[in-house]
Amino acid sequence: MSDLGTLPEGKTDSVQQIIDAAAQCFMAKGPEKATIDDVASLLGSTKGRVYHHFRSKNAILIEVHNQAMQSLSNTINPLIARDIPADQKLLEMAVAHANVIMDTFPFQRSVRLSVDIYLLGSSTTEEREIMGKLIDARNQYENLFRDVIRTGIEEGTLNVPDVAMATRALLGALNGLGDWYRIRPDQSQEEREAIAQNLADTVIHGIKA
Amino acid sequence: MSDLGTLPEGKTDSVQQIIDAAAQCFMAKGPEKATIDDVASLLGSTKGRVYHHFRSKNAILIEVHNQAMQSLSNTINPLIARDIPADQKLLEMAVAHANVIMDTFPFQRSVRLSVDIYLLGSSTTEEREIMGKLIDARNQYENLFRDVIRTGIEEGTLNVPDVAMATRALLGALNGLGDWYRIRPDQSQEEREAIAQNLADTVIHGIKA
DNA sequence: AAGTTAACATACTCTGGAGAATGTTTCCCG
DNA sequence: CGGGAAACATTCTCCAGAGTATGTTAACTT
Repeated sequence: MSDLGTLPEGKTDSVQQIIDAAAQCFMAKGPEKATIDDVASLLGSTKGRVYHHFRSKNAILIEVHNQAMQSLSNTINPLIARDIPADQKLLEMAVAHANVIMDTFPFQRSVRLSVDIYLLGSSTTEEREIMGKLIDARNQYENLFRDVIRTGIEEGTLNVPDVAMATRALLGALNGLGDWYRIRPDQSQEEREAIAQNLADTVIHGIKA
Repeated sequence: MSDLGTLPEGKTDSVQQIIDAAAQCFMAKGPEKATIDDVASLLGSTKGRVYHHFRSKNAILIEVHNQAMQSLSNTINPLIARDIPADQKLLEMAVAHANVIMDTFPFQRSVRLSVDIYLLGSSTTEEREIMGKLIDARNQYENLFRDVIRTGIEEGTLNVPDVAMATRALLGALNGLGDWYRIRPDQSQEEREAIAQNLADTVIHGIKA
């Protein structure tokens, strides 16, 4: 995220730094064990800076969620519009999805480590509402895949016993990346591409000979 | 777990109650937000009872991990021995795996919510070692699937570009259950069976027509 | 029936970490 | 060049929640 020329949503440079650092910490320790001091000291500064820009720890986590979701949507949406066979489109979407997960790994993993739970407990009502929107967004996102699968079945290019289940299976396999993938700075873009391709291929073509 | 006639590992009834309750709480709030008092009050008792049987919160979480792992192994191991084609065996293993996840849901979800992270931070050295064994056990378990896939490729009944990736894809799709599945007490065994079957089928046969 | 111990409940301590209050510096704008 | 006001740093408060220390009860043993 930090290597983007343009900052999302008019966020100043310093704020985005905080968000990036937070994502790193959330990834490393999990959102609850990660401390605001952790985030600050990773930035070489102190709490003061963080709390000057965010009302609470949850507020940061929400922003991390938000940007994680944005990254996925921004990548997938352009692919949806294209007018190609559904099986081909689904494959491209799957590959793209996997690539985004690896590219924005700290964000995606932070989300994965906090899904639902973290924010339901404490957090203000407003935060709860925002969280609701994020969950909606995630569902919408999943629906993009679901719709393509449905289209593919109508076209005859795809075939599954249950559309909803197939969507879950596909995204489950891809999101599993968040569990076992580990960032290696030396890793080339080609290697990542290969991972994404293999993963997507396997789910779409199956394991059977 | 609690409906088993025989208790695992000679654990007394009261202790197993604590473990079950803890799994429930860990599932609901996540292992860090879940409080020992939560566990106790779910049991209608107090901290005293819990700390009489466990040295720490981590100790309980480890035990939950342990039993989650045991449930899976106990179910899969018998299937490994059978002398049938690998594609068929893999399907059965996948279905069984999915069923165990649903049957022991609080345990599996607790594990999923704490993988790696929770115990790396604090926890004593001894606990860290035990955790290491559990991670080994999980890897061993994954290897069971990997081996069957490899066998299937030799046999010619299975075919994937990358065995390791296929294993990840399969288990990722199945473990995704831990994210989206929700317990419904009224749900029949047949419904669960259908979910397990559909999920396993989709990954093994693929989405493509 | 007195002593011992397991199985808890009650009451306490103590610390990490969130968030607030307050100080300090830098920058910007008239 | 003076006077805000961001953008932080420093310092302080405060409490939830883990773990402990100490009662209390019941059951078991000899």
